Amino acid sequence: MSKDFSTVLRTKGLKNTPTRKAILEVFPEDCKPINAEYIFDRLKKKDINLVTIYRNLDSFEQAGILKRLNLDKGSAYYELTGNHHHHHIVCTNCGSTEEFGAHDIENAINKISKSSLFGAINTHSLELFGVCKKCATVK
Amino acid sequence: MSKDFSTVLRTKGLKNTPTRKAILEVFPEDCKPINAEYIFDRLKKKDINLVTIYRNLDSFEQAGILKRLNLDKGSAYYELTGNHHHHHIVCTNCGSTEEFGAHDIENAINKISKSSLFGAINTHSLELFGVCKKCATVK
DNA sequence: TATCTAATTGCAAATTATTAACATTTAGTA
DNA sequence: TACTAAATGTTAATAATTTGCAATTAGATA
Repeated sequence: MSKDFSTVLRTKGLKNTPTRKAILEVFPEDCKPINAEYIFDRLKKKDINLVTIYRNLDSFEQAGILKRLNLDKGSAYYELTGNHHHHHIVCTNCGSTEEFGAHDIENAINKISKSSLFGAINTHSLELFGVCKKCATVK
Repeated sequence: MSKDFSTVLRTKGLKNTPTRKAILEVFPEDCKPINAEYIFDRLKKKDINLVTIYRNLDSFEQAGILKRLNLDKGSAYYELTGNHHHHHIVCTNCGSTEEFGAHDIENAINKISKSSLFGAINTHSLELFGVCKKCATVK
């Protein structure tokens, strides 16, 4: 069920290196967002330079393979660009995330985009912050 | 028309220092978000330490005097916690911001909050990114 | 009003996340 | 197989923010 990253890379005009495939393979199927450090840890045995990871995260984002998120966690998180547009709820206690998507929010945002004085609205970011069930009960 | 920051500080249990008032006075009435560096520059003649500014921005946010924003600009931006809830549109070209508020977006977010599996949703952040009219025409 | 104490500030150094410069290596093409 | 642009490793730099600690001060209290 795992994605064919070689093809993805080729399609995007990016060279198909073992390092790149290794990085992309770290990304969870379920779109859970991860950061550079996490990838670095997971690939410790492969001895991949952290700088290379940063560089590739950037390339992948440019290419549209990854989406960069702003989860207020101090570092940038990325997720595989899935086929469904969604947002995240972040637990301010443990950092866990959950995704959600809602048509009425997207519609409302689109309406704003159209009526805005701005020349063009290209993207948006929306995150909810709260306390997840686990943290809420443990406390 | 300018706010009485001494009272605000006292109310929040924060000591009423000249430094603090100076910092708060830098914040524009129109809620335009600013960052630590901007405040530092504006207060150069008062010779206030940048660390002190960072510390106070943090205290002020804790106290609810300021709101911290995530505008994808490399540093944290803050605005006076106004009485009206709103969000920002950020120009990805020049960094200028414009605010907007929309009831249907808030309502949709509230609905999500209620139906979420999360224990509690406390806050949310929503930013739109695009190119402002000025940048759109100049280009 | 003088004194006291916790809160605040300044200063220097540390940390964290990220980027830059540059030499070396390698994937993909000719 | 050779070539070249792209990718990688290494080291060092940068930007934003935080920490530790000593000196100062606001505001409470005697």
